[in-house]
Amino acid sequence: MAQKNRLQYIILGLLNIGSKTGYDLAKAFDSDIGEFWSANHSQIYPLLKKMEQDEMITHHEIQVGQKLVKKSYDITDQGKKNFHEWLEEPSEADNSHDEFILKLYFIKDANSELLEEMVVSQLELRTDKLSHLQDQLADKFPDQASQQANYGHYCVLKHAIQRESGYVDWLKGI
Amino acid sequence: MAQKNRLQYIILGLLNIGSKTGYDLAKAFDSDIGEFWSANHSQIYPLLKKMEQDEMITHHEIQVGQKLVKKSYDITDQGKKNFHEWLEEPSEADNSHDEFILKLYFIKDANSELLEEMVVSQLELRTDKLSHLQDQLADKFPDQASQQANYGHYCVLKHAIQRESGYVDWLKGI
DNA sequence: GGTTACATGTAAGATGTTACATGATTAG
DNA sequence: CTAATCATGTAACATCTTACATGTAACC
Repeated sequence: MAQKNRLQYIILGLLNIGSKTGYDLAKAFDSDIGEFWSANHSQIYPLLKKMEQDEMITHHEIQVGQKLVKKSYDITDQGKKNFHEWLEEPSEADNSHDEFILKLYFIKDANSELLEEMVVSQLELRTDKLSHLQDQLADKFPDQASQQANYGHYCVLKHAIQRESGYVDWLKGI
Repeated sequence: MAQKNRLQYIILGLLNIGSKTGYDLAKAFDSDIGEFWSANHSQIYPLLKKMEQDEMITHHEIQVGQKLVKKSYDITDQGKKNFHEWLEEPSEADNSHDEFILKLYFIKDANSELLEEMVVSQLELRTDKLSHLQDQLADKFPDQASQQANYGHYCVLKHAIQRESGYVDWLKGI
């Protein structure tokens, strides 16, 4: 199987909001999206070219000032279809590059049925994960002595539990 | 500049704890380290070869059963030096693949001076980040209407704040 | 005897980063 | 006029994933 190419879906999601230049897209990773995903312009421009070939997006040109012509990209019907298919796929509980949060970012409607489904399945995943982590903590660091003997590892496990626990609480509040 | 090659340092850190086979190292990413970093055996075996060429590690062979000979890798003095240099470098506040946590995992001593320094500098980074996120929330979602209009984005920002806030609390407890 | 875990590798391709390159426009 | 930002690309390299490939050892 090929790799996920999640960047492609982020671009589709951003263009689904509105027409954007490669520069605009790159900037999005410095602010909002940057919270949970990263990409450089050198990755974005070639991908835009490829996505246009694949007919997920098109572009129109905009004259700026005297000489500069910028390309503003637009999502096609095919692109919209691909994007929605991705949104509806289940997301793994990965810690780095959280795909669930990525999808969530693109859900506009608070009452969406898809949102409800996504949250329920993510909540199950994260609750399981939390309980496994708690088991691990009890198993590996049952007493003060073991915690002190390998303090960094202990802290990291505590962090993972705190993170998952916060994640679960946050999910419950959605 | 070349890329970070953090995996190399994780391997050094694990071998610094004790001699391990490629298989053992790969397994570490299914449990402990897997909480915040990932790697497959197909990435590990070639890297071990390269690290041995670079004299950061060596290996000795262990006879298992009748036929199987496994390679157990050991860190060299040079490897230990490289590892400690990495530990002492400042860590960025990246969300995916958290390098700070990665380093922390390898700190054994709760009273280590390095730990103290690392935590202080990370706390500063994360506190700044949290306040930027809170500014963003106030700026982008000042009222209920704006929150409902773009619910996913709102949730994601709330998540980032909750995450950073939990991170800061956790750091303070170290 | 069969299944699961141990054990080690390579190959092809996808993805991501850093550096190289260039030039226009805007705000002060 | 000058600095920051806008704007678009390529090249080289590093990293990571998936699939291919093979065989042993331990447990039931």
